[in-house]
Amino acid sequence: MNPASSSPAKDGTAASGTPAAGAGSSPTFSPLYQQIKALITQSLQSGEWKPGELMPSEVELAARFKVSQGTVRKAIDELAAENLVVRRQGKGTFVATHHEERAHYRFLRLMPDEGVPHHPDNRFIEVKRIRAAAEVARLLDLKTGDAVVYIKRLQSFDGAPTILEELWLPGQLFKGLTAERLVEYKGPMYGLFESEFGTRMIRATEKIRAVAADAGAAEYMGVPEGTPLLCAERVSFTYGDKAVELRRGLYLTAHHHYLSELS
Amino acid sequence: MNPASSSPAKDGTAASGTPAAGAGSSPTFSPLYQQIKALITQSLQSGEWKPGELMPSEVELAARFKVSQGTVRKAIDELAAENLVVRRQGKGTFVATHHEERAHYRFLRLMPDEGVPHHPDNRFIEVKRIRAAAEVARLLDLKTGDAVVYIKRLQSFDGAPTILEELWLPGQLFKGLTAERLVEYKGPMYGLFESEFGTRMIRATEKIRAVAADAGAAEYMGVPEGTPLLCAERVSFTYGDKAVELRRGLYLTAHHHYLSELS
DNA sequence: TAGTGGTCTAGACCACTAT
DNA sequence: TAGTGGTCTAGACCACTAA
Repeated sequence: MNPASSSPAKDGTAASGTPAAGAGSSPTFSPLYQQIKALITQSLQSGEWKPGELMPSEVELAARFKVSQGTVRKAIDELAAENLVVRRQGKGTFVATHHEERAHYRFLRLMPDEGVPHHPDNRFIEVKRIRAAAEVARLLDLKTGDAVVYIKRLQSFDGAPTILEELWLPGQLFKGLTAERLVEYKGPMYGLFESEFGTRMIRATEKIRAVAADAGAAEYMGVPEGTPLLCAERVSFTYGDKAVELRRGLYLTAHHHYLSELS
Repeated sequence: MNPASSSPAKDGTAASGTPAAGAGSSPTFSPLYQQIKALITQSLQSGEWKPGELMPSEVELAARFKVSQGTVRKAIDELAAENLVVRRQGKGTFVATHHEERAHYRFLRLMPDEGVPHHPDNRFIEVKRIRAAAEVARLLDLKTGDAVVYIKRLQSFDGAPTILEELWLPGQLFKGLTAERLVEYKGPMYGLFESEFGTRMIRATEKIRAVAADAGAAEYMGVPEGTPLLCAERVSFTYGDKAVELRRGLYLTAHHHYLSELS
């Protein structure tokens, strides 16, 4: 069956195994709800519905794609499980956004040993455009020498320097990003990236190590050289598993810890 | 509606809000499929179906609980998402077990920087029964002074000491656990715990810090005192979110890293 | 009151596995 | 061929939200 371009079978015949030719997608063979999920994801990616906005109702989407509401529901179920959309009973389904208290801590795993997390003081040490070194290019799926935005910042909690991190972003996607924009902007960086540059982070992987503070880090953090620090190297992805951020954070874990849930 | 003890409404009336009185459970108000999920979980916990075994089919369970197959399916969907059961098309649904290649690395986040993970050499340094200190008792939900099994072991990869860890287990649950049993047993410890002591770990949380190797750790790991090590403090839970293991691991991250997926 | 997501049912067919 | 989980449909009613 071909959602959005022909009628479904009338006898309840399942559609798995038939290609999706709608919306210009290349033929794929997968369950109908997966095809619908892909079509919805395309609309999210293309900005048909913007972060924070209300999406069409399940009934509307079912009519649009010419499938049953149950099929749309299963597609949206998976998108909700992946945090791409948020369902609200009685209201509708909304495109997920980083502009929510709830979302602020999704990518921040460093927690205070006691008390609740709170926003840190933020000091930008350096913001500049450079050419990608081989390693950076490899992780961001760029070519060596491509333009990247480099950011270095120090975050403090209750006046105590705790997070020293460096970021590399594809220059192509973040053309107008300057130190001023970063300083002006209140709220999480991912909110800025989403609103001002149309790039939403939806997933990330981190490799974590214990390292000794070098002279530079030690000075910024206010600790002796050689102090053990937690080093987290993050690669963040947007729609389509496209890498769009490299981040290397050094965490002082004297009064904080990195929380990992294993399940 | 009361699954397993009365007939469902015949007109498709939803059952949410009515108590589950079956199987002696205290009255709860939740969707039918959540009640069914709770009943199935009870059967898993009580050992009606053992790890690795085939569970009754969805049709059978639907008949047993007097609900539709779709309702049982939704309950099992969630159990599968939580890794309590494993679905295999054409075969049936199986109780999850630690005796699977697939499950070995679910709780092992330390990965080699290059290559694929492989089983480490295992050296048990100490196995003894002690009384729980206040901190251990608190985390394991015991009383200070309660009996606990204490295990200290060193794991090496390719001859290089990499993981030095200590475990504390409730003495009540692990009565026959001795150094001999641990050394004899081939395979992951969680397999031993599951098969020999009837305790399955289903979830865990880890707090991670960077610490400096003390004299003892340095000697075991073959590194200078003060070397930065990753410290992971794990609390593992079995059915009903009951804490049943405390583990404190020191990881040498020279050629390994801790992998964390953020989503 | 109307519209939304959430639950539940019943029945059909598909894909896979084992006999 | 029979049995299992996987997909899809259609329709009903519930719980929640907002006008």
